[in-house]
Amino acid sequence: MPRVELARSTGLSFPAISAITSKLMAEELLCEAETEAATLWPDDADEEDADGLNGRRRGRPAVLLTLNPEFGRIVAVSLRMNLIETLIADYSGSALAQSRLELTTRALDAAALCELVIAQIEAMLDATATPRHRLLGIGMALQGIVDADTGRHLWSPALSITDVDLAKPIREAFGVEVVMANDAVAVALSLVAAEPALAQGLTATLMVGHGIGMGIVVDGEARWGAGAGSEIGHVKLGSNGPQCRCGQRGCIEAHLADYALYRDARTFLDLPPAVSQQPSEAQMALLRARARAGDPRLEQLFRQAGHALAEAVATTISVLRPHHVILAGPGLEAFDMMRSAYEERLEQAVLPWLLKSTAIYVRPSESATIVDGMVRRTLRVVDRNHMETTE
Amino acid sequence: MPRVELARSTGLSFPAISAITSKLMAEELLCEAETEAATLWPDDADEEDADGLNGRRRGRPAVLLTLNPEFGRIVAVSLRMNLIETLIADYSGSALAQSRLELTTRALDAAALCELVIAQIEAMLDATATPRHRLLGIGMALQGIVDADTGRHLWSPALSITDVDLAKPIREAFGVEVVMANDAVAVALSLVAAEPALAQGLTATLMVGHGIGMGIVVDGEARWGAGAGSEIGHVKLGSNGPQCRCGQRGCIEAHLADYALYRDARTFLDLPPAVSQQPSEAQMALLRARARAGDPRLEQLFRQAGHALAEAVATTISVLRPHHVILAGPGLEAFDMMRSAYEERLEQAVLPWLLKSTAIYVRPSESATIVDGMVRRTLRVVDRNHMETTE
DNA sequence: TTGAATAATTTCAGCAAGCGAATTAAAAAA
DNA sequence: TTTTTTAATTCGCTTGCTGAAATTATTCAA
Repeated sequence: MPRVELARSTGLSFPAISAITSKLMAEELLCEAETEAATLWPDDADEEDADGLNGRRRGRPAVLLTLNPEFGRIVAVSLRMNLIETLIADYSGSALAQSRLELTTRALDAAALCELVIAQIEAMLDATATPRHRLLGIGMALQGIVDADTGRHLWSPALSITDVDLAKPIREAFGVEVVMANDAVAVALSLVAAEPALAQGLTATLMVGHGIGMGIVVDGEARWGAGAGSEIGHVKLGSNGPQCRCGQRGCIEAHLADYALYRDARTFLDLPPAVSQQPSEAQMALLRARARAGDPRLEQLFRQAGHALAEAVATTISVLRPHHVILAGPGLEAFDMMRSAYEERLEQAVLPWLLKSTAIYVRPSESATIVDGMVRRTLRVVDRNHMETTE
Repeated sequence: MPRVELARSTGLSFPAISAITSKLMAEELLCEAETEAATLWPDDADEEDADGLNGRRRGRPAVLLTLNPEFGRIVAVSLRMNLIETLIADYSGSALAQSRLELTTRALDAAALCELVIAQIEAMLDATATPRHRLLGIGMALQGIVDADTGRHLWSPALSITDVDLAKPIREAFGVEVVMANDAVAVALSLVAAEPALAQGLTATLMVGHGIGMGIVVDGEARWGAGAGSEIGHVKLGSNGPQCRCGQRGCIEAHLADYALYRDARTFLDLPPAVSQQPSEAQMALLRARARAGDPRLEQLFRQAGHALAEAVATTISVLRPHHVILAGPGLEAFDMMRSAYEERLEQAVLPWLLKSTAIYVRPSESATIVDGMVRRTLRVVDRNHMETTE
């Protein structure tokens, strides 16, 4: 954050940093932070604070620079099964307001969906008194397949429509860039940003929840073939496994996603029906509670899920050879019940040399992680566009 | 190759190209090509040649530039099951000489192996009267797992040694850069270089032969997590499938690699035994001939192989979402017998939206493709190093 | 044969980004 | 108050470009 640190991390010289930062400050994109924390020194964290001087040292103190939160705002929308979550953040990425709208998403056609999303975005702008020209970009995280080259939405379990350009009507309504991404990609970006070590090399984030998604981040950036998303959830574990909502059979998702677990549990257990086959968070919590109470059939169900998770991780490691694998998403709440089956299967399913050279992290993440990651992604795209236009 | 074309493809201005090329020509790295073909015009291929002028047009003709073949030489070594193949190429990548050494590779320890490889390289240098200072780099393609970060060889079916740094002794013997890569990566680079369309986006090359390997090329460059290689051959197709030589069970390789097919065929057919379980090319040809002659058990075997191939492609597409998939390697000689089973299974195993957006090519490739690709890879590394040192 | 016409390359002057050295600024320590 | 230490800026210079114009090598047509 201080200029010295920027020079070190970018490898540029002081004069260069000085010139760049002063130009950006003239654009009101950057600003100097308050003098309070400003007197803390950059490399203070790892030294003892016992000098009683509150982290101060000799010499001119560094001036902290921050993104000017007032430079503009970003709206991120997460479109999931029966849920539209919206968040507005300032230019530094801090959330200003958010909303959740529950409805049966599969009942919507493309026009109705876009109308709803536009209304949600407008509500966010109104709630934070954001003038239109302060809106810099909109990010949409979608549960399903997105073609990153064209931005088109190809297929989603949450929607009955396929192969439509959802971004276009929204772009036209607000006149700003609309960034589309798979929701697992958004989660991946959020988690990678939280731990600097994960931003080095290739990090694969497996999101387990309503579906199974994967986001791939290379050196902190989400860039890839046809999108940073991977459809590992629809890799098959056998040619005649359980029915998946994609229409095919034996998908990893059909063994591991919460809708699959709930559906299978209902075949032998008395549980309330799920709305459009999508159990609520409360229903999944109930399922876990019953399993922990000691139902052997449920324990078996979670063991099978553990096997499916291990197969997913094994395939990821074998095909992608990532440096880091993150297991994330609400499905990990039940990881304790999957663990032994997962570990046992993983050993059998990956070459030991590969397993040894991959670090696996478990990070059960909240729902807000999606919109947080989407804000980051959108900010990056907006910044890139801004750079290109001012040059 | 002509300067005009360079300017167009790099986006740099003419003066810039002029300055750079003249500097490189002063270094004797580039040279102007012969006047014969030089008078052909760059964008002539797609216009009719009916003007009877042998492709000439008005205006000053472009001067073709080529890498100066005499600038230096590259040796590429391919280390496979029972075979060490060596090739020496000039700076433009044309092969000058090559050799094949057949021996039981699994009987060698690290020292003996390096000694052999060094002897092979020296033989190549002698055969082409290459002075030591003209040797710019050595590339080694290895069948097995290579850690691209460290260059260490981790595991190979062709060798009994594991986790050794094979590059170091060779680097010390010749004092030049030694580039290690998975052999499938080398094949991928060679095939991608042959078709410009494949150099755009993400191309996954599945090599089917002694083993199953995969090379991943992004925008023409082989860069990745822990190497551009993927161990998709060791993804499991079921928890209790046939024994694989990696020690685990049910690997795709154990259904599809030639050693697996030959081994399984020998359980019901009278075939000569294979040396260290590795059938020769002639033995595999015999197997294919018998199958084509109409043995129903062999037909069934190849149908199973087709299923395994489909699973490999399905997994690749689902996890990687590549723009292009290439099926390559000697195993594809039998693709006609696998085709119907392959196509049928592929439809079931990949989401149709993904399958539709992926182009699949079949390119049965020769053995020399490995060393050719390895020469390219090594040249690229050598050039990068050269750039850094002269700047 | 000779002079357009055409296209590739080079020359030239100028600009912009970045660097090293020296300078100025702000704070703690002596 | 002076010295020390570190942050940030200013200054002059190099480098790598670019655009405009000049130069060169050809073909085409008179």
